[in-house]
Amino acid sequence: MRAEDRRELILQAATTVFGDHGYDGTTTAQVARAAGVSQPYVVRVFGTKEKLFLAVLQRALDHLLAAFRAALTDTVSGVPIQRRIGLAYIGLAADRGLLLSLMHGFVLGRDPEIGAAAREGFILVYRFLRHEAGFSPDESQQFLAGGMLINTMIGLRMTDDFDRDPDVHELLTHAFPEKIDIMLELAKTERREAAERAGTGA
Amino acid sequence: MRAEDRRELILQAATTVFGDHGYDGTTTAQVARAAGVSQPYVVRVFGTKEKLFLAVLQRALDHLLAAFRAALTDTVSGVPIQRRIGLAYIGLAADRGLLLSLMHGFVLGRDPEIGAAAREGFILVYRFLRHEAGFSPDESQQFLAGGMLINTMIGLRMTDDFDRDPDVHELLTHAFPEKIDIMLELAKTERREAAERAGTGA
DNA sequence: TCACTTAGTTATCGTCTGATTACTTAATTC
DNA sequence: GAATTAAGTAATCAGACGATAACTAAGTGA
Repeated sequence: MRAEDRRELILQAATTVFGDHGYDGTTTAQVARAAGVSQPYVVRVFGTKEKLFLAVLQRALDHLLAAFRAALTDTVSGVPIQRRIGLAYIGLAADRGLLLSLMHGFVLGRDPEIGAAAREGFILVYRFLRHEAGFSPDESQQFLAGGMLINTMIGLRMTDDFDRDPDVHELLTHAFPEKIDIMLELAKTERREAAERAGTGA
Repeated sequence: MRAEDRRELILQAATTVFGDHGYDGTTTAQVARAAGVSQPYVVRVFGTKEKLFLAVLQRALDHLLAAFRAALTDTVSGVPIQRRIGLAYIGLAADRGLLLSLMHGFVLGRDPEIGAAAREGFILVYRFLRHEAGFSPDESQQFLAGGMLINTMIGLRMTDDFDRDPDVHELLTHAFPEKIDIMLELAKTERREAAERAGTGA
């Protein structure tokens, strides 16, 4: 396989593993296993574990902004821009670990390298909302706040309690703008995959 | 010193260290150094590093709910309850690492022990808002969303760029309800303390 | 004062982890 | 078809980390 394709494969695997366990909680061996390559190869392709995580963050940000710009350009639908971008954001959850890897980066702002990258990435998103999407400061703030709540809900695996706890049910239906069914479906397949992995002794 | 007092001292130190580096990024030796005790003693008092982190989360949640209930009881001021609790939340930022340790717990929802504790803690806060503070579902959702954005801003050390970037300036003034001056002051003293620690070679 | 508890420390160990080195195998080029 | 490059793997290492064990010093009560 071409090195470039293998690199993207490793990045995808790393995104889900980092999303689950965070930067420090993830080992390069876990990423390698998820990507189907040897541990030294992961290190060799990206240099260091830190550079691998920075590449994951960059990829996540690229995907995020691409999805937002696509939602901005897609003027055919009569849906207002705020909702279109909101739906685009939730659509990113289909790429498992993407939003959570970003979140892990956000809470490591103290780190010299990771913190700087995460900060710049966040500011870039804000600039998009304000200067490309035409959001007001208040709209931008509310959009980002809702996004952070969604990330937290995903991180907490709140969807697992959707049917078990009426308060969770209520909170989730208010947190996810009309896309709660998609989130529940994603969570279900994810749980099934996890069960399969556990079953095969991985 | 009494073991109970020493335990609280270690918990405070652990809160700031976990807040800075997360669960996996923190070593028991770092916590011990910050608390002024030996590394094995930290382990002996709490059993394991995981139990120490769970104790940090529990303490953070206790402080948070206590602050909220105090804001609820304090009916003398003519300030509406939403704002009172909002200000109480920002006041928690004075306890360095408290909100960030919670945030680190939130994004580790996959972990069997930590995830369960973080999930239950979050639900407890939602229940308080809905059934004690009398918030509507929408008010609760918006409050939590704003809280998660604030946590993210703190995690990203966004306040460092307050004077350097007009977009950051705008974002922060909209994210922090009128308490931005306090946040900037906290960030400044924190940077000074960090510089002192670096200066003494710690 | 002697036995006992409380509050710690020093020394050490086994395991895990990121990284390095050296080797292999399959294309591709000349 | 020999030489070179690309795409990997197996073996291994040095450092760090959580945890354990063994020891010590300072109260404290009978």
